[in-house]
Amino acid sequence: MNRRLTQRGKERRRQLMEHATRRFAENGYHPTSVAEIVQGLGVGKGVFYWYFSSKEELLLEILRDAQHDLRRRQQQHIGDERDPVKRIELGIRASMQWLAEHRQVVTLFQFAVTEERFAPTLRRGQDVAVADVVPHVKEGIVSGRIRDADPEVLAHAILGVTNHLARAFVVERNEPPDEVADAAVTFCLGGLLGSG
Amino acid sequence: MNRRLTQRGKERRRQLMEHATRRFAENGYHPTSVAEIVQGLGVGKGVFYWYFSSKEELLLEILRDAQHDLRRRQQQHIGDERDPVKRIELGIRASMQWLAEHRQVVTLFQFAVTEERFAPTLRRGQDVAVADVVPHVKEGIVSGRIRDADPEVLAHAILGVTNHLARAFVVERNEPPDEVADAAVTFCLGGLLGSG
Amino acid sequence: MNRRLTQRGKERRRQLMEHATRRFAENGYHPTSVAEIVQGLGVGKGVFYWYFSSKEELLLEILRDAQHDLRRRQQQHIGDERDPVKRIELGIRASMQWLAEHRQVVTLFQFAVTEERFAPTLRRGQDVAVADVVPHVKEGIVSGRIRDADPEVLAHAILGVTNHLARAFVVERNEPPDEVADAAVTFCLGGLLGSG
Amino acid sequence: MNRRLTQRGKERRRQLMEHATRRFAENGYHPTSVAEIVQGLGVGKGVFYWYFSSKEELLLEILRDAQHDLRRRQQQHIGDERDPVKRIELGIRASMQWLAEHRQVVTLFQFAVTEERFAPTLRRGQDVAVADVVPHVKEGIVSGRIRDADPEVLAHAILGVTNHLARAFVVERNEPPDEVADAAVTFCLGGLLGSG
DNA sequence: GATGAATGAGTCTTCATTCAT
DNA sequence: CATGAATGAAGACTCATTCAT
Repeated sequence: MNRRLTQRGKERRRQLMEHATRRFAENGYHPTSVAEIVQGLGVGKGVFYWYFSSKEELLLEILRDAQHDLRRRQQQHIGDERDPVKRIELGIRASMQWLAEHRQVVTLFQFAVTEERFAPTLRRGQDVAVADVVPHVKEGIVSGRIRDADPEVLAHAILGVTNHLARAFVVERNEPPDEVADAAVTFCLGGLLGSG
Repeated sequence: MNRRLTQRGKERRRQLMEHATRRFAENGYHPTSVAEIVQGLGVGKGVFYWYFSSKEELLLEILRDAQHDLRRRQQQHIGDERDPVKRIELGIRASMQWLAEHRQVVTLFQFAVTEERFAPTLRRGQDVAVADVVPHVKEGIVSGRIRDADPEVLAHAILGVTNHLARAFVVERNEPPDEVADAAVTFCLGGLLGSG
Repeated sequence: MNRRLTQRGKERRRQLMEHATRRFAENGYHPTSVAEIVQGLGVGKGVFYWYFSSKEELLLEILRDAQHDLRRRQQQHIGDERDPVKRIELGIRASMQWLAEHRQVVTLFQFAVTEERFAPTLRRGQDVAVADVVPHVKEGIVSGRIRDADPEVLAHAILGVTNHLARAFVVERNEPPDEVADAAVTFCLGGLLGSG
Repeated sequence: MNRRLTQRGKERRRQLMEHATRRFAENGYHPTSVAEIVQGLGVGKGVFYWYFSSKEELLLEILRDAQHDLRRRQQQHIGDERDPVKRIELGIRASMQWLAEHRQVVTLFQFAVTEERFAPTLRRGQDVAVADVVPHVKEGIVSGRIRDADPEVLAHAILGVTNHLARAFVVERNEPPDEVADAAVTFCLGGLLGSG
């Protein structure tokens, strides 16, 4: 499936991924048929198989794309900030923003862990995400700003809080991502007891 | 599907739920066929539909059962502890323990949010879980022990950390639930900066 | 299936046939399951197979019973009437009355012709019905009261009118069987042009 | 199921309906499986569902088609005949002819009344048939040619005779439709006693 | 590039029937 | 006599995928 695509071809491909993402998120991956996807764009089934070798491949592509895009957004936001704690904060805020803009993807990530065929791809992405955070945590520990604990565990905890609050408040209740990000940052930095 | 079951009948039903839980978790809900489930028990297909009206109903039953059981465990562990912060801690530890003993369920919960037909049931359960934690948080805030913030957000953050660490370390890496629970408790109470 | 039945046994058997007749008529033979039939009487499936060797056998039994009963009714009504034309009239009236009292059976007869397994039984019954009418017709022809035509055809025409009007007006529109019988008799005797 | 079909598509659809009609009539609607239908044409199961949304829909389509076709034939035969009694006669002859050419349909009609899901469609068709005859009857009554009686009842009686004789003699005993039509016409016009 | 048509393995589900208790 | 449980063949229907045009 490495076709050299014309400009129009790239556009078609993008449309397919976008529409599939929406349908998969709303209706579930399995319950959404290829027929339904192409029908939504008003094209024939041949089109689908011109751009993707299978339905499975399509989801994998969507997942990889999304992970890549999210990561790029985080890096952009963090820029060249020096303070490791501040870097973590910026990362959380960037993530929340991106997740708010790509709500459907949250559901897709959620689903993907669930099935053997997609889990590895997702796991890989999460490992990268953790690996991105760990250095900041380590630096924070070295400089005494962050409590001394397993950096990987802390990184996972940060992801857990961010993703869960994103889902519960941004996706499900439509609250403003900025405020939810505030809460996530405060909790991650200070916990329940912290002085903020 | 409200049959009055004999002792043997109840046992069969339990077996079916147990085996289905395992298969759904390992293989995914959709990719696991009813045929596969009954074959695993060496019984005919009719047996399945004697006990459950549909595959969908089976999963719903599993989810409801699990949520109920997890909640009971939490309440038992918390007992009549007076200190609200301690109650939160006991709740986290009970959850981690239960999740460790029911690893497959973690995946099922994960999947269920993903599909419209199961999401409501799951959401309901999560609302209950949050509602269970909120009072402790409120009490902690009143007594000055817990930072003043939206109790519901804090409750969600706690769930996020606990579930994520359970999945990442207990389910995926098989680490001892006690230690993971320690980490979850510490993070929830003190965040990254807390003095522990 | 030739059991010697106790009084209670005969009663059970009758209940089963009656209830099945109703369900078959309302819902169709195939769409009505044995489970549904026994459930309607609040008994277990074993009961059914105690009294009937199969679902098919049950319908055959119902059909034979009904045909037999209808015929007996006709004979009773006709009694020892001398006039052949009057005998035909009495037969029509008796049939209409009986069909009104056994509406569901009309549908069952209708269905039974449709399926190879039941058609012979039904055909046999209809042949008997025709054979019952033919002598009256012949006698009427001999005596000059009835137009000279193939008696068998005339007998069938009579049945056709009677059954159709029964279905269209008595069963479907709930009109009084007496009046419908009047119409049937008039049409059969005088046709469209007859002077009545 | 409103596909725009190519020429080949229309042909396939027609083949399916034709073959299904035959099988339904010979074997019964329920006992005939979709698998059997497609096998008879040597095509895959998917083909069936490409053209019809369900087995039920197929039968409905067949019924509607047949009713429509029969009616067209009647109207063609009647043409612009002035005499109402003659119009009735032409209608009976056209029906008999059509029924002889579509014997299987007779059985399907018979079955369809039997099941709630098909009955309304059939009833509708029969109402149309009656409504087609009624005006002729009324006209005949006005002109004094036809006995004064409820036109609707008379129309039903005509249908009853025609259909029953068609079934009993044309379908079951393979007699020449012309002769059976003669008998039907004679009976309808003159009854048993009429002078013909 | 694109489409309508076709494939057929595989899915969930039903149901007549049997049988241990 | 009666029941709850079990059987498993069979049925309607779906859907990812392919391909001639």
